[in-house]
Amino acid sequence: MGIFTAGHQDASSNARLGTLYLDHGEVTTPVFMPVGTAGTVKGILHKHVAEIGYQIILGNTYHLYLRPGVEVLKHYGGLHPFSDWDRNLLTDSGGFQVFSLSGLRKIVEEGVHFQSHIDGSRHLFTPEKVLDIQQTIGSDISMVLDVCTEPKISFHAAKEAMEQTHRWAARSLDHRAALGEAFNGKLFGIVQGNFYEDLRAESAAFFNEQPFDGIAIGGLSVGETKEEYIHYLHYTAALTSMEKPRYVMGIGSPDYILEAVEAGIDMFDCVLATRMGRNGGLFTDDGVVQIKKVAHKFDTEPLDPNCPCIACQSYSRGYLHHLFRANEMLGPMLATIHNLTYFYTFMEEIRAAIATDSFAAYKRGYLERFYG
RNA sequence: GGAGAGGUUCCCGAGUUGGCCAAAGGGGGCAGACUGUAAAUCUGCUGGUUAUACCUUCGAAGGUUCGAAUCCUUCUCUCUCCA
Repeated sequence: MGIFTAGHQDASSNARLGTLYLDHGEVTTPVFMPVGTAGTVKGILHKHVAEIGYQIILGNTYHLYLRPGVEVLKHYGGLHPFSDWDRNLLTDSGGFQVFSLSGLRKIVEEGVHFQSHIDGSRHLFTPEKVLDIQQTIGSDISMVLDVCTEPKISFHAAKEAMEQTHRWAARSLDHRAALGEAFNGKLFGIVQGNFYEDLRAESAAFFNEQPFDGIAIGGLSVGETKEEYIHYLHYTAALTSMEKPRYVMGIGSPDYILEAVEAGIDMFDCVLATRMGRNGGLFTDDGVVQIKKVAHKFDTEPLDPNCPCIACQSYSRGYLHHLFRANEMLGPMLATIHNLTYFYTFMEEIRAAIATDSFAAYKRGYLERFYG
């Protein structure tokens, strides 16, 4: 069986349903994947992430390599048993750290020299080594090492980053071939090209031709405007093979997710839900509620009575407000549970809308409710 | 009763060779940000106004001085120690 079967195609947009077949179970798409960078979706038990319904989460090669390190991961038989997560795991390659830790790295043909953000020690990440680490982690979906760039760089610099990404992608495929049966899980390529249509087109064409199991669109949500995001998302998605699962990396807020789904994207991940939760931003259909605001001090109502999560079912807004004011760790924990529940429900609604060919109407209505 | 230390802007707390002090730094409060996680984080504001200036403010009153949170006098309150 292949990795992916496309399901119902929405009549009102490019949105589509689908199923991913991975080593730790099937995943219904479009899917939002919570991020668990360092081997933990921050502030919540993996058991509870599964209880909410999530079938797949992320881990990060760079962070897990530095801590706890491959020896530990090997010792425990990979991240699945180590972190008590028995569903699917997708690991980013460290490509995003090429962007986010740009001050601590140097790109050479062979790979990326990183200086650890923890202790300053130096490490070389090559396309091959990054795959090996992901194998040790036990990834169900490994990502190739790519060069993620910021907006407003020159065409020349963007082209160079893209070409580097392509050369590394080719080496990644070679490495997988060399490993043969020893390679477990799937491998995705990542389209780059910064904010230049020519480059995006060239990169999409390149990855369409390569035997990757899925194609990711990278280099978005790196500080560009929403208009740029929407433009390059749709532009790139339209040029990317529909045969394979398509994944936009680093997305997003509800409006960004709706755009991605509309463009026919099957997968996306984002720290926003968990990070905003930890910072007191709680998602509801009426928009983000800043629970720290004094307005909630005497609010006995639940955050969202329709939400099935424990934060909404057992506590008042006033209690959540108190937890955040008092800096109690239960606050961020409940907020994380809530936001992940919210995003899960949100994705269920999206899939239901696609199933009934009403995605466009759903999107319109949602944006009106959420952003008023 | 005696000896000593000290009262600073919402709180704690710098500042006492007088001007660069509306007064450091925390905290708290307010506002904003957060999008393949260097994030339970970060940024800005936080005496008043007819606002690139002026007014009020550093326990109280008075004094010295061109000028005082800073120096002098008296008063008052708090804390510690000795009786």
